[in-house]
Amino acid sequence: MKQTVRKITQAALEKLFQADGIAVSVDDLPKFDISRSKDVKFGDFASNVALVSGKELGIKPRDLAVRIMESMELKSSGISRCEIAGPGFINFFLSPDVWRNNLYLIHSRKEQYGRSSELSGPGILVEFVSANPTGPLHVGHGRGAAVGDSLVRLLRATGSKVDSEYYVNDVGNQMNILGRSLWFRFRELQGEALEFPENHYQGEYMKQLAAEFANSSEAEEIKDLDESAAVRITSRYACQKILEGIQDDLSMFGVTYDRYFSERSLHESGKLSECLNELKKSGKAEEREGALWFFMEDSQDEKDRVLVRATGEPTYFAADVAYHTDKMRRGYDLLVDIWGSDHHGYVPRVKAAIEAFGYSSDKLKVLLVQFVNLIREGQKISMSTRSGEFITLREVLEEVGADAARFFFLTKRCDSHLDFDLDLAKKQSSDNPVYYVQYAHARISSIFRIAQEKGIDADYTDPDLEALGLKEELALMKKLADYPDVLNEAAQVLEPHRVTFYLLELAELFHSYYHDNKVLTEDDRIKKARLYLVEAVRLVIANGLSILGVSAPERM
RNA sequence: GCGCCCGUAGCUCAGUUGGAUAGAGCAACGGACUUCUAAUCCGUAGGUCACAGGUUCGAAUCCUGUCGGGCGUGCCA
Repeated sequence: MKQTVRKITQAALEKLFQADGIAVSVDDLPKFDISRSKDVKFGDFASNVALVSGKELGIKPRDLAVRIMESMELKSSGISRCEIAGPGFINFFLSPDVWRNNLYLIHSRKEQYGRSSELSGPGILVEFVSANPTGPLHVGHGRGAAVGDSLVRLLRATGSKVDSEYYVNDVGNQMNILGRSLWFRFRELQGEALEFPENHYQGEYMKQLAAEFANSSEAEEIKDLDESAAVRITSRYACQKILEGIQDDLSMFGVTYDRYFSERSLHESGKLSECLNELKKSGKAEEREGALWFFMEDSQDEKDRVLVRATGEPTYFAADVAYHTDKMRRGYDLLVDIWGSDHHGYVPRVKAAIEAFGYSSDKLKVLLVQFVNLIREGQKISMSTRSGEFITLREVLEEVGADAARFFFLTKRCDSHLDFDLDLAKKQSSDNPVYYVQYAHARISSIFRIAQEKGIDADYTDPDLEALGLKEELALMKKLADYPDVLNEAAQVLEPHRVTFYLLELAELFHSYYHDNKVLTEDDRIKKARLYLVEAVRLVIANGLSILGVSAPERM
């Protein structure tokens, strides 16, 4: 709908310029905005076009607004009238037919309403979580998972072709430490008295893994091996098992990936050394004091970075250069990475890397997800990964459920710190926003169920929408009409939380309406129209929840 | 020290590519269930948008500085 208003405004501006012989191209003017009016007295939509253009053209905003309004072609546009208000806003009042017609659209498109069915957009790769396979996922990863997965759903819904990927750091020193940790725990089980190294993975899960390992065929194999050979085996074993555990946790959370991308494969395929050679050849990297350095001279990063250590081992950064280059070379138009905010210092480095390979750094968008504080009984729960004292994602899911957790993570912008209150997420009351939205869906479902049980005719085909004359009904219809714009704008700025807030607002309008107005009334005409309306609400709620990855229960 | 993010009602947070009178939930207070689910609704109260300047028709939003919190600043990942 917003697009329609924009087109009409744009056309009016062009027509006006032509009539006046103004030699300014509309494209050269500052971008104007079409926004949803906050207050009904300002109409349905408002434009600041006269305000932003007036200065450029040397015309008083209000005068310009009048001229624009006069050249608008409103016939069959759905706009019933316009007004000029304040310093020069143009307010658009839409005919009620627009909202009613939109209701028909919702019913004809059903779960496709608001979505773009043709995947015409650019190819996007969203990489998220990518936690090291050295231990179970914790709550912070859960936030990244919720944001990433919902973003993928959102981008797909709005017509982009999207792949999702998890980058697995399955080589390097930490894999060695992981393998050693298992090796130590395993030998402890065999009765050896050992001092467990402090900087190794101390968590309880390593002991369980060791017990599992003891029953495996690999356990026999390593008995006669020296440490480095044994650790190679325990390392691979631990990595694989832990990764499987992570996948289980994610699937419990409703998160799946198109691909798990192994860092090891970059080493083994030779892609990593290829990249380094290219950098050397192009003069972007050079050996110095035995190490290979990446030059950051033209980039935002503050100093040069090591790619290959003096020991000959490539750094994590080298692998990431190769990984991001590989992603670009696979032909994606946009890479979205979702990282914990503690990695923010890394952004300029990776952007510099893709630029070194000839891609614009705009092709990489990094969303930084802030930390999560877990709160129980009003107290912050402290966590530390190394010591193994942390609450896992799985524990949270078992305690509060995937729906509540996902919804909660998506009620905040990702760059703000988040307090996750376990007691609140568990509460089955209005305190807990997820139920508020789900309950609206359940209530509507229940109307149809009750009708069937009581033998009430709930057929809503060919309704007379003139029967929807209440202002609450109009408000609901307008809200439903906003949905496609909400999806598109959220997708454009990569902010799935906007969908959450939209759903809360829609649910609020519905609950209030439901409370005051009976749907299954005696009056057949009204009943039919209201059934038609609430079914549209139900469709949009189910639709929006599916983008958040939250279920839409039919009864609660 | 330098860099990035954040600071909005008692609490948790929206609103930030400049727009009209800064919003919601919770908590507080007062009301509504013989009704399609009260996991709901209605009302009251609550603000120096951290602070100080600047930019302009207009600033929570942009710029500069200050204060406070988080994170980063490795030949760690």
